[in-house]
Amino acid sequence: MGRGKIEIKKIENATNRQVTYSKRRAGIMKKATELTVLCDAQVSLIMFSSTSKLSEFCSPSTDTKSIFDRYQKLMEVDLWSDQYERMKKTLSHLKEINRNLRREIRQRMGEELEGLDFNELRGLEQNMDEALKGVRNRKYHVITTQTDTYKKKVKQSNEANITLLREVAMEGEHYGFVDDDPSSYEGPPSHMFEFRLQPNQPNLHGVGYGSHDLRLA
Amino acid sequence: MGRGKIEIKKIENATNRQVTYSKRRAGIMKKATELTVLCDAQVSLIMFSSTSKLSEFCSPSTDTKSIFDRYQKLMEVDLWSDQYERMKKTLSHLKEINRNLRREIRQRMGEELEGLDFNELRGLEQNMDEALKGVRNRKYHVITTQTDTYKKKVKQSNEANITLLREVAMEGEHYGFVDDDPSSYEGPPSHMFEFRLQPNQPNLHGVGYGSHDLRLA
DNA sequence: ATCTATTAATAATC
DNA sequence: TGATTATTAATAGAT
Repeated sequence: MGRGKIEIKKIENATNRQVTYSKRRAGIMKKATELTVLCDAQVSLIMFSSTSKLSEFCSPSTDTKSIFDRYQKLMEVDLWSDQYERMKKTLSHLKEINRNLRREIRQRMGEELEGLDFNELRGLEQNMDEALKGVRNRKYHVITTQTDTYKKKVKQSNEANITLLREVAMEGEHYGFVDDDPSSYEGPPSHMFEFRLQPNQPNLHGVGYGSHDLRLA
Repeated sequence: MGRGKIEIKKIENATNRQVTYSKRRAGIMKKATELTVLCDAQVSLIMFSSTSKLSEFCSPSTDTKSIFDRYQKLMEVDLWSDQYERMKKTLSHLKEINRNLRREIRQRMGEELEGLDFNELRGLEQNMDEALKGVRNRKYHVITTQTDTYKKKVKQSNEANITLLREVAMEGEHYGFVDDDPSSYEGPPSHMFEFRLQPNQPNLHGVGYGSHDLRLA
């Protein structure tokens, strides 16, 4: 709105900039006054020129400090409600993840399979099959290791016993009593190899299986 | 700038007011942005609608709080320099009064009469003449009063002496000594009536004489 | 500062 | 609200 249109970018000529600043400052102050009067609003307008000169406008019914205080109080409330909103969002997101994880677990326990199509079911089956093999291998490994360890321990124990019995026999030559049946120590009772293999409620929440197509997050 | 010109006064229709508020708020914000960009200024604009809804604009290079802090610091400085200016003004005013009072005193002591015209001199003469009469009357009054008081005191003193001498005389009848010349108490030495009447430097600053035409304040 | 040719804002209207 | 447009208001450039 002038003899020519101007681009809205910094006026490089300092004099020109100062002149425009003065004119437009007056303009914006007039606008602020009109807004105040026409719309019964309260306005605070603080301006620093590029040379750091201060100008201000404030609606006559109040003062700059009051407006700013009011502003700050509201902003504080906004900050809190923002934080609250963000927290609510995070919460519902976590609940969603939780739901998905529980569903996956139930599915891996053979329940709630209604929502899965053929491909998903086949994928799950394959995944569980692989997993089962892994579990069996691990079980075998553990049994083997544990058996070896046990055998070693039994051997050590027997040797210790034999040594002990010899010592006792030698002592017995002085005190007149002997126990010469070391074979009564034969090994552990067979129930020590009974592992519990029934399915139970695993505590696996948050542990990923890399399962196909369940998109948990 | 619209289909018709409008008066700048509160829009009574609430809906209309709200609509105008929205439009003009957008307008003033645009103006603020342009001022910021064109003139490299820093602007803070806070608006509360008549329904207490908050809107704000702030130049992107800063924030509302910074602008307000800067504003407050400057205002504080302004307050101080205002106070300083007021104090300086008061000070020079008091100095001026002081100068005038000193001149009046000197004039009443017969010095620095060069600046006075015939009428002023006649006025001063009359005033001083009246004042002198007043002073003389007062002096006379004080002398009289003081003399009366003194006479009373002397009288009382003599009476007290007489009483005392009688008592002493009575005691003397027992102890064998007497002083029977009370007339040696005659009164005060004459220099007690000598008042200093020479002019000296009176401490009269700030005391008005109601003198004509010197306009001291 | 003041003046105007222009552009920009917006009041009324839908 | 959102878009349109006839008007008024703001102002860029010149003096």
